[in-house]
Amino acid sequence: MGIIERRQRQKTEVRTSILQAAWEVVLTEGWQALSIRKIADAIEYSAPVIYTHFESKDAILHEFTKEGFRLLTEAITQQRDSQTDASRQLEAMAEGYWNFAFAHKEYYQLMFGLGIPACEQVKRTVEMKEFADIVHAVIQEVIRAGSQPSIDAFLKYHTYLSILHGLVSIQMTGLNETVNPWSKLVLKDAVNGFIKALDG
Amino acid sequence: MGIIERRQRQKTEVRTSILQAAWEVVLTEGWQALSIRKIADAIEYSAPVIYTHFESKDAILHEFTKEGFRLLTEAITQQRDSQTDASRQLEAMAEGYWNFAFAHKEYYQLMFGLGIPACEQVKRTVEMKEFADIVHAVIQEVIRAGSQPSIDAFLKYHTYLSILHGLVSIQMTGLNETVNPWSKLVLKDAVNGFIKALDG
DNA sequence: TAGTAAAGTTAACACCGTTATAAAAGCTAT
DNA sequence: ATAGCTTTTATAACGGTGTTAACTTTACTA
Repeated sequence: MGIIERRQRQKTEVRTSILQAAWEVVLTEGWQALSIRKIADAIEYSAPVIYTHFESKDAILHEFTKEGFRLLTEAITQQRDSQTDASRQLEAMAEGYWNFAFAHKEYYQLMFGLGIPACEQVKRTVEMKEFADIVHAVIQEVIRAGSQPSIDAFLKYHTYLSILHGLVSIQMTGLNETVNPWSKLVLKDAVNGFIKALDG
Repeated sequence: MGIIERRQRQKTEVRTSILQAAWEVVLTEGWQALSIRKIADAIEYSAPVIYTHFESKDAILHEFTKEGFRLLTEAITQQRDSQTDASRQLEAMAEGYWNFAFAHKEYYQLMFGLGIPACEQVKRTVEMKEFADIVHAVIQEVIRAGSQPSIDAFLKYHTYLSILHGLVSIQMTGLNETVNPWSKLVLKDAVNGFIKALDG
C-alpha cells in the first residue's frame, strides 16, 4: 500500500511547484508583486491549497531568505577556499558577498529587508543633496589637513556613508543578536578605522 | 474678498492634518500599517479628499523621507559645529547619524527603504548562523596571524558585515547616483582599510 | 457499493489604493 | 432672496490583497 507514500510525494510536488511559481513572480515582478492568488493561478490550484503547504505568505518569503543564506554561504565559502592567506580570504569573501548581492538581487533584498518603492525618487531631492554636501565637505577638509591629499573625497564619502548605513541597518533589522550598547562600540571601531585611513 | 485666501488657509490646514494623522499612525503602528482610509478616519473626512492634497499614498510617505533628511542634516550639522578639528567633526557626525537613526527609527526606515516584516525571524535560523560562523572563523584567523591578537573578533565580525551590507544596500536602493564599476572601488577601499586595521 | 476521510473548491470577510459619479455646500449675480 | 454656477465633499464602485469558513468533489476503505 504505497498510497500514503504517493500522497506524500504528490504533496511535496505541489509544495515545490508553489515555491517555483512564487520565485518566478519574484524574479519577473519583484517580491512586492507576489500574491497568493498569483501563485495559485500559476500552479493551477485554488488559493486556499497554498495554506495547506505554508502557514502564510510570509512563510513562503521566509523560505527564500533561508535559501538565500544558503547560497550566500556557499558563495563566500568558495571564495574563502580560493585563497590560503586569511587576509586574502577575507578580501575575497567581501568580493563574493558583493557579487552575490547583485547576482541575486531579489534574494538579497528579502534577506535584509530592503525595498520600499518610494526610495527611488529620494536621490533626486534637494534634501538628500544638502545632506550629502555637508558630509562631503567635512571629508574633504579631513583629507586636506591630512598627509595624503590625493585621496578621492567622493570615494571616501560613499565609504563613510556606507559604513554608517550598514551599521545602523544591520542593527535595526535585528539581524545581529547583540544589544545596543555593544553595537555602539562597533560604530566607534569602524569610524575610527575609517578616519585613521583618511588623515593618515 | 479674502474668500480665496481663507480657502487656501483651510486647504493647507487639512493638508497638515493629513500629515499629522499619517505620522501618528506611522509612530504607533509602523509605516506598513499606514492606509489612506485610516488617515481619512483620523481627520474625519472621506478617503478621496486626501487625493486633492496628495497625488498618492507614496507621495505622503515621500514627504516624510524629505522631512527625515532635513532632520538628519540638522543633526549632523549640529554635531559638526560641536568640534573644530575636521577629524573630530567626522567622528561626531557619525555619532549624530547613529543617534538620529535610533531616535527617529521610522524616519530612517522610510529614508532608506528598510523594513520587511519577515526579517525579524531570520536571525534565529540555522542558515544565518552558519553563514556567521564562517565569516567569524576567518576573521579570528586574521587576528591570530596578525600583530594584535587582543582584538575582539566578534566586534570585528559585526564591523565587517556592516561595512559590506552598507555598501551593497546603499548601492542597491539607488541612493547614490554613481554607477556600478565605480562603487566596486568603494568596496575595495573600505575592505582594505578594514583588513589593514585587523592584521596590523 | 455504502460510508468515510482527504483534497480542493467556492464564497466570504475585512481590508487595501484609487477613481467615477453623485450630492451637498458655498459663493455670485440678478 | 433666489436661481445658477462652482467648489468641496461623500457614496459607491473597481480591482486588488491575505486569510478562513463552509461546501463539494474525489479517493480510498470496509
